[in-house]
Order: sequence, then C-alpha cells, then structure tokens
Amino acid sequence: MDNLRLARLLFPDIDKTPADYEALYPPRDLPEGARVTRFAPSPTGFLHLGGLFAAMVAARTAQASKGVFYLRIEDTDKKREVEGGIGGIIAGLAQFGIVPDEGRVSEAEDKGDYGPYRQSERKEIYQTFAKHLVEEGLAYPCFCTEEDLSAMREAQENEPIKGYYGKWATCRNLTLEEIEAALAAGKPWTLRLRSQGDCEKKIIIDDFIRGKIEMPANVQDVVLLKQDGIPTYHFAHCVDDHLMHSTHIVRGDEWIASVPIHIELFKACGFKVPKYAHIAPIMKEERDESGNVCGKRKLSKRKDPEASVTYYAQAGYPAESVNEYLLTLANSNFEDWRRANPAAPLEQFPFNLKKMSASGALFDLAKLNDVSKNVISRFSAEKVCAGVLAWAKDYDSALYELIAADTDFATQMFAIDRGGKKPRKDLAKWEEVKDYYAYFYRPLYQNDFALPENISKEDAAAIVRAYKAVYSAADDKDTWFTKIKELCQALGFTPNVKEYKQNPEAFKGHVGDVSGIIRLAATGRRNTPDLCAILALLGEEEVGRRFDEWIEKMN
RNA sequence: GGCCCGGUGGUCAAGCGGUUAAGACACCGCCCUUUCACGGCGGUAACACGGGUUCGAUUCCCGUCCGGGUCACCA
Repeated sequence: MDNLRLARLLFPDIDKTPADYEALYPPRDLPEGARVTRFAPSPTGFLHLGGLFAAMVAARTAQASKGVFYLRIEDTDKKREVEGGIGGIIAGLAQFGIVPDEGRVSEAEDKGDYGPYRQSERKEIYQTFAKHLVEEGLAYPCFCTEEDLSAMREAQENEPIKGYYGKWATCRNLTLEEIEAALAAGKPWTLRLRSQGDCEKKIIIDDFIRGKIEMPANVQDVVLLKQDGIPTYHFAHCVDDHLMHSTHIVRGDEWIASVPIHIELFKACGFKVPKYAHIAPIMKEERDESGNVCGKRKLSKRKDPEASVTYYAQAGYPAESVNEYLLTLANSNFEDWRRANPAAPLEQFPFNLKKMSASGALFDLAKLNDVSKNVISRFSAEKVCAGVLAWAKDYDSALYELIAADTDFATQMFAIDRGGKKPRKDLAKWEEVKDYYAYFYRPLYQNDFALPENISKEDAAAIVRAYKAVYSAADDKDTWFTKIKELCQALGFTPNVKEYKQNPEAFKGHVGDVSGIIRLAATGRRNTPDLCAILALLGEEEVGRRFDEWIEKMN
C-alpha cells in the first residue's frame, strides 16, 4: 500500500504538515511545575453545576501552580449545538468568578496564542494530523454505512469484545484500488485509527485522583474523522491538548473508559501523554413517587432544577457561596482553612487536585445554605446591599424599587447586627431578604402576628401603650433597655430572667416577653435583628404609628 | 453481559496495620443572653458482608453484595 498516495488522495487540499503547527504553537514559557488545564464544554445548553465544578477544579489547579487555565469550545457535534451556547457558558463562568486566562472569550473572539479555541474552526489542523497518520499507515478510510455497522453489532451479540476491530474491521485492509474506486464512486467515508493494540495486553493509567488503574489496551479502530471531516472527541482531544500544551486533563469520570483510546492516539501521533484527573460527578438522591430514597444518580440537567447554574442566581445565592460550597466538595479541608482564615480571599486556599474524592458527592442544599450564611455574614452592609440590589433588579422588581429608592437606608438596615466578632447569620440567599427585612418598608409591612401563648391581649396592649409613652428614637442601647426593664415591674413582669425561672408563678413573664411584644408590635415578627437599632432606623413617626395600630388591634 | 471505578454516622468527609474512628452540616439537649440571633458545651449516630494475610485489620489480598460509569460517525 502506498500510504503517501492514499494520504494525498484523501486530503488533496492539505498542504501543511504537523511540523508547521508544532512551530506555530511552541511549548509554553512557564515556570517549573506550572500546570496547564482547561475547561472544554460542548455548547449544547447552558452551564450546569457539574460543568461549573469541573471548570472550578481545573481553574484552581492552574492557578495554584501559577499555570494557565483556558476555555476551549468542543463544538464538533453540530446536531446538538444550541444557539448562544458559547456566550451562555462564558457568562455563566464569569458569574462565578471564573475568567479563563486564555481561550474563547465571547461567541466569536479568542484570547491567547494557541487558538483558535473553537474546534469547528480547527478543521484544517485536525486534517493535517490525520493526513500524517494516514502517511504513517496508522489510519485508513472506512466506507461502512450505518447499516453495515448495526449489522455488525447484531452479529457481535455473543462476542466478548464488541466494536470495529480485527476481523470485524472490514475496511481495514482495503487495497488502494478498492479505496480509489469507492472514492471515485463518491462514497462517503470516515477516517479510522489502525489500532496497533493487543487485547491481551493491559495498560496502566496513573490517574491523578484515583491512582493506578489497569485496563485492557485499546483494540478499536475508532473513528478519528467523521464523514463531514470533523474530528470525534477522541481525536480532537488528542490534537488540541497536545498543541495547546495541556499538562493535566481535568474532566468527568465518564471518560475513564476511553483513556486507552486516548493513550493509543497520543502515542500514534507521537505526542507526550498528558496527566489525567478524572473527577467524580455531583450526585443527587433519587426518590420514588412516595418520596422515599431509592438510590442516587448524577445531578441531571433535565430533572433537577438545582443542576442549573441559573437556579442559584435566581434564588440569589452569592457566587462566593456556591464557590465555597463547591470547594468544600472538592477539598474537604477547605472548611478548616476557612475557619482559620475567615477573611482571606479564596485564591489563597492551597487547592490540591490530589485531595479530591474518587466517589461522587451527594448535593446537599442544607450544607450550601450553611456555607452561604457564613459567607454572607462576612459581607459588609454595602456589599449585601449591592448584592440584593443586583439580584432584585432581575428577580423582584418591587423589592428593587424600594431598595433603590434609598440605598443609604437599606445599607443601614443591613448593617444591623453585621460586622464585629459575632455577626448575625440569617441570610443564606437574597431571596430571603423580602421575608426577613420586609417590615422596614411600609408597602411590604404587614402585621398578621400571632401572640405568644403566655401573653394576653390586654397585656400586649398595655406593654406597647406603656412603652410608647417612654420611647424615643434617640435612645441608645442602654437607655432603651433600661426603659424596658422599668416597664416590667408595673406590668407584672420581671426584668430578671433568672428570677422568673426560679419563680415563674409570681410573674406574667420576664423582660424577654416584654421586648418580644414590642418587637411584634413594631415589626410583625418574632425574630429580628437588634430591636433597638430597628426602632431607631424606622424613626419615631413610623414606630408610633405601628404602636397605635397595635393597640387598636388589641382592643 | 464485558471492562472499569467506588462503598467510614442521614449528608460531606479525615484516616494509609495498633486511634476512646477527627471535623463540618443536619438533628436533639443544656448554657449564655434585654428580645432575636451569634456563641459555648454536650448527645444520638459509621468502617456493606464473608473469607484470608498478620500478634493485630477501617486500613493489605480474594470473593459476594450494593451503587456508579462505559461499551456511537455524542461529548
């Protein structure tokens, strides 16, 4: 067989050689130990949590080693492509603070010297390497039709190893004349690898996360180029990650099974095999119709709302929260680090790819909420206000109007019980703001209280009436508290909680009950941040009005 | 079905032959406290099962079971 002639026959328009591209994309000038990683999604829809997770792991791996993280778009399957997919992925990543060092930066723009970063724009590159493989006798055209292949699969029913290989690879040994004839007849063809693998042989892959994995060597004559001349994932991965000089391939563990193919491809091309780090997917509990747990499965874009990254935006989880949660899943020592370094930026965390778990973690919303409460509790009032404003603009226009009308007021509101050593931890997501802070706004305020069981209507009215008489918005905390304590005696309550506990029969309640009623009268809620600050911020006029309404309702 | 990966409390997880088997979330109780919180203290709860190897296995080996992945001209 004249391989050179076959190569020219198959790729008449390709006049570059692999060496041309090697020269065009020289090794990166990076410090010792720097890792080059990438996120390589297909633009088949919007970013989901699993993708974000993988991207974050890859980005932090690069960043922790002073390397490079880039974004490559794997759009080799035009059937599944979704319009606006690329922009959606880029925006989604950016929303969580992931901005690649290089790669695709918008639907049509690249940044960096190793592009293009969109596979559909690299056809000529793949074909150049494919042509070279043909010249080397390591690839051949296959004219099998879909029918041929499904007939083969049927015949392989009882075969231990299925697929296109050995005697099943009917096009593997076509003569040049046969190929010429088929080509002349206009038969469509795919390009297949002429596998040199031996199914008796085992190969060992050393996965960065899982360690050594033994697998049978690849024997499949896998498709390299589809009929349309576009590469399959396998071939594109090999060419791109070589030319772009990726050192560590971070990807989902569904790829483990194809590593033997990839290794053979890299070797066939004469490339150095990169390191692989296969990460476990984020899982979710599967429940049957009656709500009982019946297993777990990968978080599904279609079935699970929390799989979509927009779910978090919609609920108003700050990006930092989702990042920190994802980081706790990736490196469980992150939580310890965070406790030790409460104010340190995330970038300082010594991320370690090796510390990742080999098994998939169940997604835990309760844990996310806890992480998020801690994250938000560290925010300044200004930052909370900005976060809420940005969220409300998209998801709650009524709230947006109210807050935007007076951001100073809102900032003061969020400043209550914030800062200091023990900040309040009530907000996990911006969605909750309306619930927790509604009473600060007259239009949202509604007092459909339920009195505590131990307080009568008469007492409730008497407390507020008495307090209204002495209250002043200018009271500082001590004065405020002293006034409340002074009320207690006259109303049959005790200012001393201990005293009440020792002798509950002697009193109607203690000072806590009294302030509880005042809180209820002023806010309609039984839980609020520091009441003294709330009353001051609300102002005497509004507080007075609410007290009057209360007293009236108590009659 | 073949091949591969995984299996420590309800969840996330430390652990690399000898530990009272960490910690976090959730849950429960107590304490602190002017309310609400925050915080502190304590509690319930785990090495899937069966064989080896070993003086000794959560840790190493084999088998079983369970969960997951993969066997495309999809990625």
